[in-house]
Amino acid sequence: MKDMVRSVEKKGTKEQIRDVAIDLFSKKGYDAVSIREIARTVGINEASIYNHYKGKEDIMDSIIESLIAEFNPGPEEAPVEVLLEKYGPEVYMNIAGKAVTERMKEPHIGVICRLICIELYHNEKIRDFFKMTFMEPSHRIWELTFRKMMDLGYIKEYDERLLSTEFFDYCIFLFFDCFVIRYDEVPYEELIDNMINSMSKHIKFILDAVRIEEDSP
Amino acid sequence: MKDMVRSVEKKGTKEQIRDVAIDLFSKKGYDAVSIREIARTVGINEASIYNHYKGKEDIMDSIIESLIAEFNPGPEEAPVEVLLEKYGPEVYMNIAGKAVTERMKEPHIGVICRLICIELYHNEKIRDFFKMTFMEPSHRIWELTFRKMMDLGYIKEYDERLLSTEFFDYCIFLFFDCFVIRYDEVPYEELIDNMINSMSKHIKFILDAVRIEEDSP
DNA sequence: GTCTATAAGTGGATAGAC
DNA sequence: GTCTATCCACTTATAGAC
Repeated sequence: MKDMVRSVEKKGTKEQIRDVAIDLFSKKGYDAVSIREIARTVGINEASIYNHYKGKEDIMDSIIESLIAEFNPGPEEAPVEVLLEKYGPEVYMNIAGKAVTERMKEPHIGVICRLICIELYHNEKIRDFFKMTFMEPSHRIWELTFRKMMDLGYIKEYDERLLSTEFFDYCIFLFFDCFVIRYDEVPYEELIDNMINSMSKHIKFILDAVRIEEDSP
Repeated sequence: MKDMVRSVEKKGTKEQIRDVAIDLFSKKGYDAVSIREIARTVGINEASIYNHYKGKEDIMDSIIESLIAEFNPGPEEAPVEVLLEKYGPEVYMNIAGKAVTERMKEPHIGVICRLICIELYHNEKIRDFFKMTFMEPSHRIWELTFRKMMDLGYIKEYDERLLSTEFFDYCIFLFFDCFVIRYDEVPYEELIDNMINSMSKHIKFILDAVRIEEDSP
């Protein structure tokens, strides 16, 4: 009970260390941040870090764990067909896209996305997370969604894997474009708004490409 | 003349240092490589590095300079319309795509591409190079090309900037996918072959989307 | 140009007092 | 749990002999 109270009224030291580490890692990269800098930013002695974590790598591992928990899709089964029939393909895809991008507007999620992007190349655990927990399931969901669109007669017959690739992989480009290429160009919120905008155009392009022309037969 | 002979029969120490640095940086990232490691790999004393470069950052700057020279498009004006009329849009785009990807098969170019990808986020000069010398001109070229395709009646009327974005930005995804996400998954040559394959499918998808149906009017 | 030697600093990590 | 003090490996970089 004492623990519960403390965790509400004041973040525990362990969580503070983790959050500061996320922030610093996302700004300068894992290699460029020292245990000393983390401790100084939290406001504790560097030796105290070792009461909570085995070392620097252990902090990163803990971040990755919290990251998996954060991005794990809830047990909610999305009623794809119901929403598809209610809104039609274009509105549906925009809603689905915004469900993800709007979350990125939370600064807390933003720094995590940045961290994923910049550590992707030299942290195998993050790479595995990105591939297995993010890209793979997303592709599966979009394959099912495009399959459904075909079954409902909204779009022409195609290989659903091709459509999923064409649609979603471009979204991954937007993700990199935002968090790697343009990250420091403009204020963060503007960056995400640009991303949402680009995604809308992309959705329109894809659907125009595969829509069944209703005036031809 | 003595210099010329030496540069042919044996690479100078300065060039050796730069090449070893490219290799190590591309494997472990700039931060994780020390002057000592570079010197050891070249086979000279670490102090000798300072006879050729002011320091570690100077080596990186020299790499970026050679990189700009390497990727700078030659003065050759590509006769877009001639080739377009000769081969048609699909073959033309595949040839243009392969002109780039085949170069990446040279290991020398491969490590440079890897280096660009992994230092993009925390080296401003590389980021500027990527944006100004690579992405920007490529978009311009593809805008002109798609404009030409419309003028020649190959594809429907669209905004050429939209087409360039849809086509080329997806290629940038393939670039990141190759050099960041999957880099260590399979042998390098296989990686590039996958990339060429994916690009072919993408070209076909884009052209199917915008092609003028010749049987309708 | 290359080496030895060394400076001057930063890194992660631990022992032990409070 | 937090602190002081300390260890030691490793970093960039320079001075000066050959």
